[in-house]
Amino acid sequence: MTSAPGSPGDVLTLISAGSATTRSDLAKITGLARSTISQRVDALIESGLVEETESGESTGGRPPRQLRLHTEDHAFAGIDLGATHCRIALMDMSSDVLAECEDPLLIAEGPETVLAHVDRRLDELLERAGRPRAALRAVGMGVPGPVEFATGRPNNPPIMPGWNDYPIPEHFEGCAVFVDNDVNVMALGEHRNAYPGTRHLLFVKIGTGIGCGIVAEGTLHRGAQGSAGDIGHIRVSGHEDAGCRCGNSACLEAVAGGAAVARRLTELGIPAESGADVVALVQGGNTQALRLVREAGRLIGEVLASLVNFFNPEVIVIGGALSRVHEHLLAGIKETVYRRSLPLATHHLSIVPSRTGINAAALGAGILAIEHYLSPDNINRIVNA
Amino acid sequence: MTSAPGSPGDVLTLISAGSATTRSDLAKITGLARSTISQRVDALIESGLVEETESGESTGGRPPRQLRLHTEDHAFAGIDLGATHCRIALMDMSSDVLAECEDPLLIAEGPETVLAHVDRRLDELLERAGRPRAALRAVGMGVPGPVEFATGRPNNPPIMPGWNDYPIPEHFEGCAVFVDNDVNVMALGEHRNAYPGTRHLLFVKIGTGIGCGIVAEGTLHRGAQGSAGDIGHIRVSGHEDAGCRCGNSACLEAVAGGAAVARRLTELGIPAESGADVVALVQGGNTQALRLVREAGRLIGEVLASLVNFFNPEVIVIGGALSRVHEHLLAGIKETVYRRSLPLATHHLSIVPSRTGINAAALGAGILAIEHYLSPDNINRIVNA
DNA sequence: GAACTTTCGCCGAACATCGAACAAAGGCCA
DNA sequence: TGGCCTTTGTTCGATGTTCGGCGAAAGTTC
Repeated sequence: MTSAPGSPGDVLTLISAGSATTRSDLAKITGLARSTISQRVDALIESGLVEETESGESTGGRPPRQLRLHTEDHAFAGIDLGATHCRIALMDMSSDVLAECEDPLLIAEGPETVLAHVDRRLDELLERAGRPRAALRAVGMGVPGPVEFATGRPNNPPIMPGWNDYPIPEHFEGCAVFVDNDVNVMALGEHRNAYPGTRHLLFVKIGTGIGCGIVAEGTLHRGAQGSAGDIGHIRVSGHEDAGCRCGNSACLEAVAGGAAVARRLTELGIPAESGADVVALVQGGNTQALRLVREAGRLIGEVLASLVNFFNPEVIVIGGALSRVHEHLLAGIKETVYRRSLPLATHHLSIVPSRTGINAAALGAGILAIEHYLSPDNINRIVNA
Repeated sequence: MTSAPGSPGDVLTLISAGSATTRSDLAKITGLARSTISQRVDALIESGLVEETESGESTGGRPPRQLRLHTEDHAFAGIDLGATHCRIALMDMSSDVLAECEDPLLIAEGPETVLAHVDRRLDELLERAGRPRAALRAVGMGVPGPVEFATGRPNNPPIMPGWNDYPIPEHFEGCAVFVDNDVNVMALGEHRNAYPGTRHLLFVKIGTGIGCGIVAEGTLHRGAQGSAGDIGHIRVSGHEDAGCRCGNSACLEAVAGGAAVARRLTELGIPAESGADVVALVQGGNTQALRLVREAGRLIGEVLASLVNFFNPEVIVIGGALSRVHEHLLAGIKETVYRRSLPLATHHLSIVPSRTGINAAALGAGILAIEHYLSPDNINRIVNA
């Protein structure tokens, strides 16, 4: 059972979403009496969740006192663990970034080493932001592999040796921890940051591998086993010769991922090892690299065309390392999607590059944590305590 | 804002779902005081929504009075309009079928003719069930084409001439009307009837065309334009020569739909016009037909393998005309899905024939109507009136 | 048939919400 | 400058809702 409508948690949600900034607004929106709203707001202020600011503009009578989240006593961390990097964003309740950092870090070194590093950086960030460790209320984390979201344990992740079934949340004491696949948190970050009004969105990450985060009805769709969005191993036609590390052939990732494009360039006598090299070549004007990236776009577009027919999203966001040359990638993708998908599904469909960029994962992970903390049920618990 | 927890609507939901059959159960589940529950139940009985039955079994003390939906004064209709048929199920609040009928009916005759026919049949069914027209509270309808669900208007349906943008709900006065794509209501019917505990389910209808209804988090996913699940025009590899009525080539429907299989049989010198002919041939033991159906299964399986990776459902249900020979179809589908999808996604995946059968659409349409009528908000409105 | 168990209605107490009245704080205008 | 209007915010008694204890009802167990 959820809480009653108009509970402190609901009131905070309205303030947090910016739907209401004054007691009067709240009364109008919720339909509750002004006196009741005042009582709710008092409780929220008492709990340190909301604060009053200077009076606002008068509309002919007494000017209303503005309300906003009291962000000073709280902190949240969004942690983006990649195969070879670690990014952390320390955020406040309004999803504003207080401090951030980025390091090279091999996830293959295992959970103890990696999480110890995270811990040190987290302390540094808290100090830079001038907040005590106790201010840290919740932590979100994105990792490059499948996760059982309910328990925060990686589920046979192929590129995270030593992490299988490791109980990540237990490492952080005294605060709620949410671990999810990196593409899911990127999708969440992009959605909340750039397309908050959109109901159905796909975030496609094109790097060494290819993955997809799914936002349906405004919330992440993780699927039955938490493996939804694993589109890198969908078969594309006409590439039966391309073997994939998963054991099958003709996987999207094996023909259009950053590593695959690099390999094909190398075969053409243009040395490239990774997606980053490919990006550098394209930016340097190499026509072969440009051609292959566009061709990769077409192959990705073929898969996305299927998904557009199936899922009918409003927006598809293209992110990941290769999206830094998104003009060429997007050209190939759009060309194929608009040719192969049904008109009804593509009529209002936007296919766009990520606006949130390199920080989408860390931000999304932080937002995952913040949204849990600000959920009406959790707020009601805090206020009643 | 939704209603408070433990409202009459919530109480009815628990009774309706079978989660609670006595006042004591309700008190335990909701956490409300027994006296409060009694008051709620009284209000529901007063409104004619709930009734008491004979006392139940004693567990050592006073036996509880059993509660159940008072189904006698209400009726709901589920209408399944196909290209060439019309099935109607008259149902009560418990989703039990009171009366049903089935006629050949060409949807191409246009909305006035078709809806007039529906009206006549509806009156007959109501009379057979001994309920007045006023007992009809809500109507659900599935139609063979895309629909804007919010308004109940068909959206450029290819095989429903004259229906484009026709305001179907206006035809039924005095009761709520919900119009949806036929595959969506079939998915709903199958889910509620056979897999109520499942969170993510796909219902694949294989008839002349191929479509898919999507149940995500227990509710229908319709997509941004209501065109989600239109998988019939997803491209399959290796069939570039197969032209499709949509203008593209190599569409799944153009190579694995009932009409396509029939055409290929005809080319082999075995005359067949429709999916029904194909079914008859297979049931008659024709090995060519059997081979082609299995091959069609493999092609469908190729597409489903992609969707399993993307959506990660718990159950895929195969329905539609061709599923009457489901052993052969399923063999082809499973073979491909289990080969091409990721182990994590297929580990707990079931691929099964429809258990609800020919009536899935009419039942699902009725359930669509009933669930709206029994939604807590609607019940609270009724009780407070 | 006495003791026990469970259900259920009744009723006063506790609690939450409401709305009226009033105070506060500004604008508007003579 | 001062009076009046508008809007905001608080206080407080009235109202309505929910709770929990008590006793009656209706069975089982011994």
